[in-house]
Amino acid sequence: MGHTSDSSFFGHFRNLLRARLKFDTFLILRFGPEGRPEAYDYWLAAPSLRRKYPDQYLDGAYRLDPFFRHRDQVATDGMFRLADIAPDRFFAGEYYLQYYQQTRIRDEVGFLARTADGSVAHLSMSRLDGSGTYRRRELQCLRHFSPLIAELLRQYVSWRAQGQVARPVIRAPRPLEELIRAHLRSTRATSLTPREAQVSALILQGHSNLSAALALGISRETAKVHRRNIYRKLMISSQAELFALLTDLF
Amino acid sequence: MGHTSDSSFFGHFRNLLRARLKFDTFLILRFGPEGRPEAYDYWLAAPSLRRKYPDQYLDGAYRLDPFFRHRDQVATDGMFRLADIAPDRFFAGEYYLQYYQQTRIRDEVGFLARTADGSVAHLSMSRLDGSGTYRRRELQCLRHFSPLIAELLRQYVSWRAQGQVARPVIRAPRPLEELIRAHLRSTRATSLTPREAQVSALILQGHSNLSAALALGISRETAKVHRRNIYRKLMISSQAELFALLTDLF
DNA sequence: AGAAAAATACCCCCACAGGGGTATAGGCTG
DNA sequence: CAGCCTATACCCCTGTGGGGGTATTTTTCT
Repeated sequence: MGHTSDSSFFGHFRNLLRARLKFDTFLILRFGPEGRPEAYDYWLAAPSLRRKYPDQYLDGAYRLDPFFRHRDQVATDGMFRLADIAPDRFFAGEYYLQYYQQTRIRDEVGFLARTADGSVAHLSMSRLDGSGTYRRRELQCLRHFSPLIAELLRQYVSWRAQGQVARPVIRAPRPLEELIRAHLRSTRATSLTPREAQVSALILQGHSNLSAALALGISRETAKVHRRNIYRKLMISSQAELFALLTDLF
Repeated sequence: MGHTSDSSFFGHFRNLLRARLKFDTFLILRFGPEGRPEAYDYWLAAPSLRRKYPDQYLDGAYRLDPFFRHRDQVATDGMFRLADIAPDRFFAGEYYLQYYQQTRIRDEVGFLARTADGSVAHLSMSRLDGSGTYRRRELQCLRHFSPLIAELLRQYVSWRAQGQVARPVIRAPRPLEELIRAHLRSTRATSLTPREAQVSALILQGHSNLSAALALGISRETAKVHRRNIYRKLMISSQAELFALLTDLF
């Protein structure tokens, strides 16, 4: 039962961890320099998840994924719980509602490990509604083995990446704010300023005004002004509507 | 282009109105005493809408539809704009996000007309994102012909209902609050009190605490207490999560 | 250089959600 | 009868969003 793209290593790795904690999804992917992640392996307990994973995720939803966002932090490597790396208003935001609530994912733990070629390996394990959140006990155990797991993940993804054909064109990944600007320019008659696009990106990721302000090094009031100007230009009045205008991207 | 279930009358009716105002969806259905509405005819400009209409709507989403909710008001008959009959927090609620935002419906006008047999005929016309909201001019025109349109609608639906085979079993429609109670009893170990289920139903429909309180004839503070107790019992903290627990119903 | 646009920062207001507490009245049940 | 549940109502607090201003600085473009 369950959907899987099984390789020998993948199966053993999964079983290794399954002995330590229960999970309903298990996927390994690579955040390369091209933007769009590559999914190497995945295992999903519920067939219903296939609507979102991996296709919709790879087609754009990854852009707002807290783990993807976390890939270029200074200290990338290690184990992270979704709630710890998600922006403060993440769970009230549209992205969460669309990709977690609808998939019934209730809790998620992920590993990130930077590989030699500069890309980031990602292992994601999440639990659905019925399974409840991870127990303190399970997380402690996982954290204990965290360096080992990260290393295994790194090695595996590095090995898989070698097997890839060399990509002829290395396309620079367009930052999210540019995508937003471009998309709104083409679909609406409006043009956001660069700063407004940045703020939009942060809003969509689930940052509050204060959190977005901190991220940009500006005052909370200024972030509010940007947000208000964005809404006024686009003739909307909520983050949800902003998300709706940009569903093509996510 | 466009999906349609065309009958002769339906097509002419639609053309009649299309001469007066632009719309992207056009559907006629009947809110009978059985709960689940019957869709008689529908025309959808965008094929993408078929994911939600008419199937998902008829399978349960109708339960939170403001027009369906409005069917048993004292003054049913007439023309209504969504924004006028929707609860105050409707556009911030989960239902709106799932069924309007995702279908890209931006504005909706509907007619309701009670038929001789006690059921309510419903004509819905909505506009998608690209078409903008209805213009004042269009609405004025429509309102001018409103009695005529309502009468046409009533006659047509009455006629269509006669053609139905007599339903052998008349099943009483279970009120929404009972469905909620039953569903939560079976899926969670929790049992809401009858009053809490009523409040839940109102919350899901998009009522604020104050609006729900008014609907129940209690104090705003009391509604707040019920809401807090509901969230605590179910271990959630937002209307969106409540909606997620009950997606089977909608 | 000078005008326009963008970014910054602050002020005010209000509505609402969410969470904490206490208290009273009525009804049902062991 | 005593205890419990339910419903009712009020108090307190915070954070957040959304909308209205004004003003200053910086950048950009003509």
